[in-house]
Formats: sequence, structure tokens, C-alpha cells
Amino acid sequence: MFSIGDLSRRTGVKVPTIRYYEQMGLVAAPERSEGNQRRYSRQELDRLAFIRHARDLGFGVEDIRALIDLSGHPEQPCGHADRIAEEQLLSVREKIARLKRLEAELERIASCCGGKTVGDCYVIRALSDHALCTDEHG
Amino acid sequence: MFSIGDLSRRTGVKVPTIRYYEQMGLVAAPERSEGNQRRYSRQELDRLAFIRHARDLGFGVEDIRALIDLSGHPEQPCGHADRIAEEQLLSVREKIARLKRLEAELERIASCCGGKTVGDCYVIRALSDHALCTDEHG
DNA sequence: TGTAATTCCTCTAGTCACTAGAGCTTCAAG
DNA sequence: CTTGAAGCTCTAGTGACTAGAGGAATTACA
Repeated sequence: MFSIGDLSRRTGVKVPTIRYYEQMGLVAAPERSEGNQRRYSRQELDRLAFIRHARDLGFGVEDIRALIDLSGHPEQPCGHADRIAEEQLLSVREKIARLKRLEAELERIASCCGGKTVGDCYVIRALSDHALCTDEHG
Repeated sequence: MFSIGDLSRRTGVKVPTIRYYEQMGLVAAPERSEGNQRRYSRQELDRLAFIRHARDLGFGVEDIRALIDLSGHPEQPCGHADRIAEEQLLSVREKIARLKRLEAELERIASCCGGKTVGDCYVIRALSDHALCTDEHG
């Protein structure tokens, strides 16, 4: 049996976050000690590690809920799980593409500030005048 | 004079967001019509466009506040504006690096699901077992 | 000038995924 | 048997908005 602190150390999920997951229904409410403290089994540790891992990979809570449901029905076809992972991959790729556009724009803005005062600072001018942008961001 | 809707159409900032910015003190409270509706001048349109542009580039509200303060003092040295932009650039680069690690991991997870059912689905297995990861993410 | 459609107003509350803090109780070690 | 860490519940705050209720003002057209 693990205390909530044990669970936290083993999974890297913070204590208040574990309680929050319980409230959200992502993890089941565990047994309690006589003094009303949470006591977890190995199974619950595994589930929390699963959640942690999926969160690290950027899955949202609803995705995770779906994946957990699926993993509880091992006889079902796994197309749904695949689709969730694929969507997450697409979303990550979109974010990367968008951030790269921003990176290019910021490089341009930040690198060529030749002014000594704010009055002729390129950073401020570039932000004031969208027409200076080479690329459509956002 | 522009109504809040005009301003919204011209800058691409949504109406409730403009009111929110006013509440946050990012834009000044404008004049009002006899019937208590907001009436904006050209200057306020420019400032909102500036904010929109900076938000698109991922600057946080506090950064924008600082940049606006700076742009109101054109005689000051612009090192501070430069620094804000540089920091934003670094933060964007970090996000890109992190997302690329996730992308690699997700590609591996999503691409090689050979199972027909959840029971042997690689997506679920990979999430259950961090040891399957090639890379430390998160 | 009338009226109908659109836009505007304020206010509260919700989003996401936590995080922080107050004030109290229980547990484990020495 | 005491002390200090860890646990408990509850409320509220974060960032940057977004949604909705319920009502008032403005604008377009007949």
C-alpha cells in the first residue's frame, strides 16, 4: 500500500494533482486508512504512471479518459486509440509549424535592432507595423 | 470615431477581448457616446493592433505592458525592448525543441500499431510502459 | 417616423490543468 | 510520548480569454 506521497514520488505527479485527478474521475477514489488517508495499490500506481506519461506527450484529459476506457476493454479493435494518437501527432506538428514561423519573425525582429533609443528601436517599430512582417503569422 | 465592433473588425481582436484588455489596463478606457457605448480614436486602434501583433508573436500580457510603456518613452535606450524580444525568441525555441521530441515519440507510437485489438495495441502499450520510450520526454 | 435587426452594455461564470494557501488531523520515527 | 513531516478538506487564484443572460442603444430600411 502506498500513501499519496509515495505515489507522487514514484510517478512524478504532484500530490495536489493526484487529488485533482481523483476529483476529475481520472483515477478512482482509493481505499482510506483508519485516519482517512488515501492508500493506493500497485494497480493505481500503474494507472497514474500511464496518465503521467500521456500528459507528458501532450494528450488532453479527455483523450486520456478515452485511452483509459479503451485499455479497460482489451478485446475491442484499437482503431480508436490509433486515431487519438494520430490526432495528437497532427496537433503537435501544427504547433511546431506555427512556432517556427514565430521563430523566424522574432529572429528578424530581435536581431536587427540598430537603434540606440526606443524611438528608433526595430522591435517596437516591427510590433507597431504589421506591414514590416515578411510572413503572415497567427 | 470607431465603435468597438469597428475596432474588432479592423484589428481582428474579438469584442469581449477588447473589453477584457481595457479591464486589465492594456488599453485605456475610451470616450463614450451619449448612450454609454465605447468610441475609439485612431490612436487606440493603433495600440490595439500593436497588442494583437505582439500576442500573435506569443508575447505575454506583462511583456506587452512593458513594451507599451517603452514605446511611450521614445527617448529611452531600447535595450529593454530588445531583451524582451530575445527572451521570447529563446522561449519559442525551447518550445520547438520540446515539441520535436514529442513528435518523434508520437510518430514511433502511432506508426507501428500492428495489433488488431486494444489488448495488443502499441499505442496503449507504449503509454503503459515508459520503458518503451527511446527518449526522455517531459 | 416607425420598427426591426444588429450591435452594444454590464455582470457573472466557465475554460484547462493545475497550483497555492489556510487551518486542521494523522502518521512514523526516535 | 513527543515532534515534525505528511496528510486532510476547502476555497481561491493562474493566464488569457470565452460564453451567456438580460437589457439598452444604434443603424438601416420602409
